[in-house]
Amino acid sequence: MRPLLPEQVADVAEVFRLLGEPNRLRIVLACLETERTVGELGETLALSQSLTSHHLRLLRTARILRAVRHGRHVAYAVDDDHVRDVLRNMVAHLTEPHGHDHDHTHREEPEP
Amino acid sequence: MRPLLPEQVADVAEVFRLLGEPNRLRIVLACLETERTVGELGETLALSQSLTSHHLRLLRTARILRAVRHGRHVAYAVDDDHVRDVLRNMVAHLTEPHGHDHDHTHREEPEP
DNA sequence: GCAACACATGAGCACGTGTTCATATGTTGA
DNA sequence: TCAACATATGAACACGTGCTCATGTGTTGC
Repeated sequence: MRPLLPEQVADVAEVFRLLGEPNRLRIVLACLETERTVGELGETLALSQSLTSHHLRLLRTARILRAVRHGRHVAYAVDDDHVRDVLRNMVAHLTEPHGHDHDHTHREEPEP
Repeated sequence: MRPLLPEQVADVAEVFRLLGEPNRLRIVLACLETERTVGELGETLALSQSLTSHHLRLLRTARILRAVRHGRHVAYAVDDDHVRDVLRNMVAHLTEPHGHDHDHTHREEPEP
């Protein structure tokens, strides 16, 4: 594997840093599949309006989330395909049965 | 995709937090394919012996790296398959010739 | 034994960051 | 226009964290 350039490492670290805060991670996870309103996020995750907005600002600035206005509301959704893939990958690992299973060559839907 | 348990979210956030520090990320990346001794890491990454060891301690405690003694040296390598996969995934994305254009200026239709 | 080496650990400090409170900006309906 | 709503932003503070310096622990060779 080719070594990464210093700037690439810094970018990756920045994304990880933002995802490394539990509330921020919960926000991003909530915005992974569908877009969510600020108020929606605050209520669902039990965060103050101000705190929610502050975190969203960081995630938006880092191009992890995108913001779209719908009337008075502003909806956020994951906008970075890398981040989406990384998170899906991580979630897939977590929801898989335990044990050191190196086989990740198949994509299947879980049982109903 | 079913929602994660709070403890799972906390665990993921903790891993991201540790990978979110540039020097720590560089250490993990250096230990991704093959194991590296402490001195090796410090010299390669231009980190003091103490700082290298401090970071390694955090990564070892979080089960991201494993430590093996070889005589006087202690070698570290990535021990967590999830982390390895996430990092390989991230690196793969970065090294791909993606022409991802972040056009953030599209408008939205008003509500009825 | 005891040096020399390789690494680990504790204390302390400067800096960053998550949170709250207050206030500002923007949007809709009457 | 005004009021109510939804979100954004700034200031301030408490806490966490990355780093250095000093010292401790463990291993090999003489």
